[in-house]
Amino acid sequence: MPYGTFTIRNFPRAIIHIDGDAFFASCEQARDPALRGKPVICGKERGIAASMSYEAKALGVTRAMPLGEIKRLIPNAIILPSDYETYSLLSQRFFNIVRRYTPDVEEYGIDECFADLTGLRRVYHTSYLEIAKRIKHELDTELGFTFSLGLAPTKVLAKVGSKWKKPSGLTMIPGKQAPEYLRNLPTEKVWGIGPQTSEFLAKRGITTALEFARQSEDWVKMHLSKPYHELWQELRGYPVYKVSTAVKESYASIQKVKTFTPPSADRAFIFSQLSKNIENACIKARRYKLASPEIHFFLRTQQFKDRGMELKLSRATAFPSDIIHAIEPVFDQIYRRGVQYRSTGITLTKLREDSNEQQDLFGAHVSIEQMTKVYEGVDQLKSKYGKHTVFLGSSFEANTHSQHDGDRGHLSRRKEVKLKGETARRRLAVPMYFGKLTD
DNA sequence: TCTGGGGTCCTAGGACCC
DNA sequence: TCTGGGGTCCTAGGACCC
Repeated sequence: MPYGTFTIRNFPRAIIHIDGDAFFASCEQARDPALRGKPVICGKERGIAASMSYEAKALGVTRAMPLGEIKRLIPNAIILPSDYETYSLLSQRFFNIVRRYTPDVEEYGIDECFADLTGLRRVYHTSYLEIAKRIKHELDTELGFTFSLGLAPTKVLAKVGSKWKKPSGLTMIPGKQAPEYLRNLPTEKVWGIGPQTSEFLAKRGITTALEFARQSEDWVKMHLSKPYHELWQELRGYPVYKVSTAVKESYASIQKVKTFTPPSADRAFIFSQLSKNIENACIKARRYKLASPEIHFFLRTQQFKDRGMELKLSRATAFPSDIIHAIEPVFDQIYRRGVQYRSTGITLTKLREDSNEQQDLFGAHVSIEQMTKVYEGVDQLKSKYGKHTVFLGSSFEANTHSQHDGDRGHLSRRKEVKLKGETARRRLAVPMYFGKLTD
């Protein structure tokens, strides 16, 4: 036994983790054959490399490298804004190919997934490794770019495997051979161990995943919290984390943050940015039939200093006007004249099902129904003509000053219809709230 | 890691109750 | 009135993920 007295209680599982190689850049190359074999970089909207093709990596481009530097380094580099709609589509094709083999697929981010192959050896009359090879082959050939796979008894080890050889790797890590793969793996490379925990471990002389896996269970339980005990078990080949097929159908919180370039000190502009974020957050909340009784908004300065406020609303809402009305009177407690801001953000928290049952006294009931009708209409228009069709007057600047934010195609077709929310808004009881400053 | 955007889970500590 | 034990719920903040 590699770890001493440890024994496997469950029958061994076969988990694969699959990772798209340079996913964004690969999607661009798959879509446009003219880009194949060339240094392609995505992230134009951010000013840094978010994803780069292996051709670009070979020429020295690293993650988060500023685009100016890249242009100097590689004059013929192809720099593109990230196009999430296209990537999401290819992402779904990716997951569906894996689902040909098992329904037990967990979508984990846009470019990776887990799948539980346990038991399929008999079904397909072949080894797990062979099944993994077939999946990889279908992905590579049908999507037109490569994937890296890890096959192991646990999710954490499968993650180690998929990272082991990139691009286009397939690494099987049987439980017994895990120590070989963990021996030289720094703790912070393990899924779930971040810089804080890694530093904590290093102070105690633990720098590799194998050293961590070889600590006693008592030691782990005494010094670390539950997630790390689970991780420790997974590294030793004992499965704790299940492959979860549950599709996201609800949210505990929804956040919208948007950076604008260049930064601005203009109060009206900043407020409109915040307003636009609020609208987008509410659109998402309404799509999931959720309402928020409490919000947090913040302004981020050029120095990355956040100042914000939490507001409890008198009732849960998914109407931007409610939230904007709550923020308006306190906005100047957060906004400072002359300060350069780079982004604004809103978080809707404590989201719950929008039941429409809890209502204020004094006739707010009627208003809510009216607002619900107004926004049903708004949502229909948006789905018919696009997200940017209808927006509040308070978001007007943010919509017209649309910056080079990588929106491709939407802007030219946009029909600018401003929502005349005033009459409906007046009849709506202004929500009461009380707030708390945050830093 | 000179910094985008969007999430989740866990824990400690306080409030409140019996 | 005071003290103590014990349970539940909520919240803030930390840490981590893609």
